[in-house]
Amino acid sequence: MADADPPAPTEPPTGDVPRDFIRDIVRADLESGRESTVVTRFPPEPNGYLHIGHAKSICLNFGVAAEFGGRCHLRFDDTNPLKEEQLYIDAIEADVRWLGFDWGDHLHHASDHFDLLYALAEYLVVEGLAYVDDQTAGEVRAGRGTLTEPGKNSPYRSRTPEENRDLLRRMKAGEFPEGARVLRAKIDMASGNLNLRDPVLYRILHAPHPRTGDRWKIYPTYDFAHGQSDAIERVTHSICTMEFEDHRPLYDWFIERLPDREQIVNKCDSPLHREWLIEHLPVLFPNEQEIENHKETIRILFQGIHPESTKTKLKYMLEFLESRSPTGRYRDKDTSRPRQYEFARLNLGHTVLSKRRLVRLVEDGHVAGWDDPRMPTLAGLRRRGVPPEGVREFVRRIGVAKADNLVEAAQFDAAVRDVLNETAPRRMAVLDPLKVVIENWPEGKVDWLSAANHPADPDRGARDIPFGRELWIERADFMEDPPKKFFRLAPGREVRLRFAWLMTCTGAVRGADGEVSELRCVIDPESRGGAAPDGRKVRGTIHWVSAAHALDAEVRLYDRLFDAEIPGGAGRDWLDDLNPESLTVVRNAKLEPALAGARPGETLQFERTGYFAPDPDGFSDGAPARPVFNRTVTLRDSWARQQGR
RNA sequence: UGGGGAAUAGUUUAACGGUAGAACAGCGGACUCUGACUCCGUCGGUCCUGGUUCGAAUCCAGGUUCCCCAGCCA
Repeated sequence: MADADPPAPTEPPTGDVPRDFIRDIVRADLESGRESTVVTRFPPEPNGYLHIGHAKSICLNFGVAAEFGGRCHLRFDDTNPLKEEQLYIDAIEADVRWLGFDWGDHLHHASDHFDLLYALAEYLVVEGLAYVDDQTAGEVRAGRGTLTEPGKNSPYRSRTPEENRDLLRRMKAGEFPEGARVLRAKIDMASGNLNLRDPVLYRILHAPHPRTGDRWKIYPTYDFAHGQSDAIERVTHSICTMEFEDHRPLYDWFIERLPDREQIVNKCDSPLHREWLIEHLPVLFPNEQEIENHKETIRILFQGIHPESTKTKLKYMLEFLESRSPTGRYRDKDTSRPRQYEFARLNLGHTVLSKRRLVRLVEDGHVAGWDDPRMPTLAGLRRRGVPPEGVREFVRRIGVAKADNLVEAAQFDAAVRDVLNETAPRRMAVLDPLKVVIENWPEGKVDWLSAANHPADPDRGARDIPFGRELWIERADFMEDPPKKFFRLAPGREVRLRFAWLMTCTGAVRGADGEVSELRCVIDPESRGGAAPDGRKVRGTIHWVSAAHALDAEVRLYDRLFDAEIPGGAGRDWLDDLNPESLTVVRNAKLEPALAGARPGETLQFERTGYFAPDPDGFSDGAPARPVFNRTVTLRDSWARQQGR
């Protein structure tokens, strides 16, 4: 992947604060006092690259936190080592930063909580709320029933807490092969909600984890880890997409069973609970140095204590631990608990956003990689020249709701254009060059003209551009036999050369192939700068590049990746909807000299053509080679639209 | 035939019992040293049927359509 280092983070979102049902909920919670602060999290699984759909979630989670003075965590949901890689962790962090968000000290991983998660799993076992199931995956599936028929209880469902604890510990120790056993929550095999039919909490996976290595032989599932991680991190509003809506009862089920301090103290007369607590002290007390320092205290507290004094001592111990272990402490009954809210994920026209399909595009070589500028990945958009502000603006415009949606690609283009129109410096470049010879301009004479970098903002300065006898203009800006309303160049017609002179075409020279190969023109010497000396109106203004000074460049013109708004719609194969013309490479574009200084990370406007960004391919080891530019998005073109009708 | 969710202009959304509004797209025009930008105008909407109410997109009842769920994925 030819990726340049992403540019520095940009400013956090500004402008109008959006209004939507999520923000309404947060506002109400803050106003009612149910929450004193808002804590959200963006929880990607590091098994792929972030795309525009994730951007919606990122902007929502970080945006809400920022708007209400709270914080947002970046948490990797790394509970499945079979799919996850460090490579993705790094890329995701870079992409979130690029988008303009900062998680501060709150970079978390579900795997950071593995010890506590396991302790909580044992707690559920001790409570008789979870059991080890010896059934095969197929038997579990068969026992779950169907959408319309209830499931059947597992034959292992009524094992004793002692037996379950023993088996769970042996699972953890790696005594059993993968798939031999799972830990399941004991809920309701007849529930209409399939997620409540004794969901799996832990499965055996003898796979190394990017962060915990080979320390674990069992890994928690999403359903168990996610809500618990939210609780451990003190998340208040856990915002996710609609497909998790029927996981919410499960999310709540676990959280309601998280032991609080009072429950622990009240249960410590039970040998199993006391053992559980002692067993997991190191987890409650994660700093090993601290444990070492207080070894004697811990030993005395839990050695041969008289039953009557147990509660007092435990309470003391828990308070002590809590003061030292902000992430490992248990929830207090009266404090807030995380709640899950769901919004509709983004669907965008003329592209695909499913992980499965994006992988297919890359692996089958339909695109050049995850950062191919046609990809909807953040890496792809970045390489195409889309600024992070453009992505944020798009997300702001589409809003947040619960109804299924399909956003038109034009909506995205418009947001990007609006941002770039404000920010992009203007330059001139000719994509399809046609030679012009100015007959009344002396050979070898060069004049330098001042050209504003931004038409609406003089503060952004100007650069000088060279003018000579031979120029390149856009082939489409000349027609020998122009239609009505065509006010560009034609024999005998006058146009304005942007920032330069008024020029009249005196004739066209044909090449051997019969095509126009060169234009002969004259300029009005009194019109330097572009103003007509007699005030005559010249309707057409065209861009140009001095042939003697032009930089040769490759320009890659990108179009939508799929012809169909919904790839694979109406029963078609989605790959059949790929747009064969999604990339057009122009190899002989002519650039004005100032473009030699362009570097990846900035996006410029080629006047009258579109927005373009230097591609890393135009550089070798950071040094400019032959320039390569990617077209980010075209300018609106009402002339072309009119002609197309 | 189980459970959950959603229906407002072409698209995405707002309206929280009191004038259905915005953005994008479309169309027409003005302006213009980018046929860009900007500005002005314009087209166009509450899934259906009842009910409650002085008044319903909003509340109630019934219906219709679409989406999600049967991973030891997230």
